Amino acid sequence: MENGGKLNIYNSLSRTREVFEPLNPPHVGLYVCGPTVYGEAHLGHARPAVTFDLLFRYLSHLGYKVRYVRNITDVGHLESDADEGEDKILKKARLEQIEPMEVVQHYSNLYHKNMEQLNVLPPSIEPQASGHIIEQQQLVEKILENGYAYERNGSVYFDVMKYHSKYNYGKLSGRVLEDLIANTRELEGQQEKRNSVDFALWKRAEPAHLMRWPSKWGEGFPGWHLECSAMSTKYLGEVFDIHGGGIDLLFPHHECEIAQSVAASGKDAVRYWMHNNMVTINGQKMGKSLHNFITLNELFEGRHDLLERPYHPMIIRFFMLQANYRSTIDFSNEALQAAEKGFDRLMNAVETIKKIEPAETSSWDAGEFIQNCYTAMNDDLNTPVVISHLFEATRFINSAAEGKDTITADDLARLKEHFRMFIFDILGLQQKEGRHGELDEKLINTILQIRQEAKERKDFETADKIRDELQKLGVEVRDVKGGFEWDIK
RNA sequence: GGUCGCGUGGCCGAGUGGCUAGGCAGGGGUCUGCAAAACCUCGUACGGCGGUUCGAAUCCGCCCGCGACCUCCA
Repeated sequence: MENGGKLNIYNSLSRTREVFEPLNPPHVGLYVCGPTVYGEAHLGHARPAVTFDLLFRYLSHLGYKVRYVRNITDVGHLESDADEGEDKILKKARLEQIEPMEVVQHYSNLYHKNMEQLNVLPPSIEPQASGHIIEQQQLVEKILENGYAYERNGSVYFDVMKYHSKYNYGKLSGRVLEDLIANTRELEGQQEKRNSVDFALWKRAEPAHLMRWPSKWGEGFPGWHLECSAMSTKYLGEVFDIHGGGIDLLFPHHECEIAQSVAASGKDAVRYWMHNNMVTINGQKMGKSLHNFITLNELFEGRHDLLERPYHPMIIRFFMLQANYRSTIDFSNEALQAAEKGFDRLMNAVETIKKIEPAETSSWDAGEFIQNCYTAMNDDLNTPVVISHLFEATRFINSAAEGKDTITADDLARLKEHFRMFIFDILGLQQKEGRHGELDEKLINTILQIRQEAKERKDFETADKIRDELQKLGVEVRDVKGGFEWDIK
């Protein structure tokens, strides 16, 4: 019972917290909507990546065998709901005069690099939409056979009204179909559809369109909701446990995925829907179309007008984990710098814990600490509360290291193990790697040794000068009993 | 306009009927040659107005403000 009961997760479908029970324990199928690789990854991409990395890590920690599928969208998303827009990838490729797949490769590589910097584990399978055209065509055929789609001029559309007559279109997003129809704007290219709410499963390619594949309906490309349905079915089965993604995908993307799956197999594919909330900047959603986004590279390097300085990827990860994944999180220099100090404090405690000498008795309850962390994690991944318990442990660790608190050898071993486990294995944090080499270290130690000797001569003028000069270079010196410690900030 | 959500101390951010998370910043103190770090300590907040209740930041109603989705979006 050390893990504090069962994992509860908030299911967007029921709008309540539910106990998580996998379909086929100990296996868990997890599918998350990945990036569209036609631009650099920005802060917004980091949120779902970190959120579901946390889930992946925690489920694995609990002993589940997780197959985590996160797709790469490299084809098929259209520019407008009129279905007349160019394929996004294609548009960018023309702009830069290179091959579409070259754009895909370039930004996929960048994405992977950023994810590694954030210590986001690679998924078990990372399928690309362009590699699953046949599966998507088969899905279209199945929906056609079942009578929930129709063909028009080489395109195939999903018949939402027909679907809704038997099932419930809108159950995930709470949309009312009649309202949707009444509120739909009149747009070009709607003539082919029976109804404005219908969406493309397969889209005819115009002559200039480069990304195209042959099909029984003519040359074209898959509709923009189809890949997730096709690929999740292929790798996780017709019914699987968890589907995650940004809350902005809830409608229409995930609503349409539900409709596609039900129309194809008669079954609801997803048992638990999970949605992370948005990242905002100055209170407004960060987005490509709003032109207010900060890319991860800009953030890590400090290259952006809104940034006072660079922020280490671990600060970004820690900052995100200080808010619940279902809340919006607002970025500011002040907030990031506060997170950085807190993060450093936590990391220092990881070192300090090694210095604690065991005692006969414990003045602190290590078991309660561990229990509290698990309870918070099980409460819909409540990482802010987990972190608050880690800080409480930090205070104890610092105090015990100074001999003001005591802990038995047994408790100390448990504390050490779990403190590190929650920080590194579950929250996925890691020490900021020192930006200094062996030579730097030796030089600094040599200089500080000289300072130490000056101090012993009571030559405080020299000692202070050395400390001030090192401070200017970013080396923080701390005097401890009979010696010194330092860190590069 | 429709649907959904939010408004917590200087800032960030948990909590969701009684037991006043946590971090950052700030005040005071201990330690220190002085600092830094660490530790101790202080600050009693929940948009407004009503209502339910013995008791509400937490439930209900209305109002105000903000945001998301309804169009590509993480």
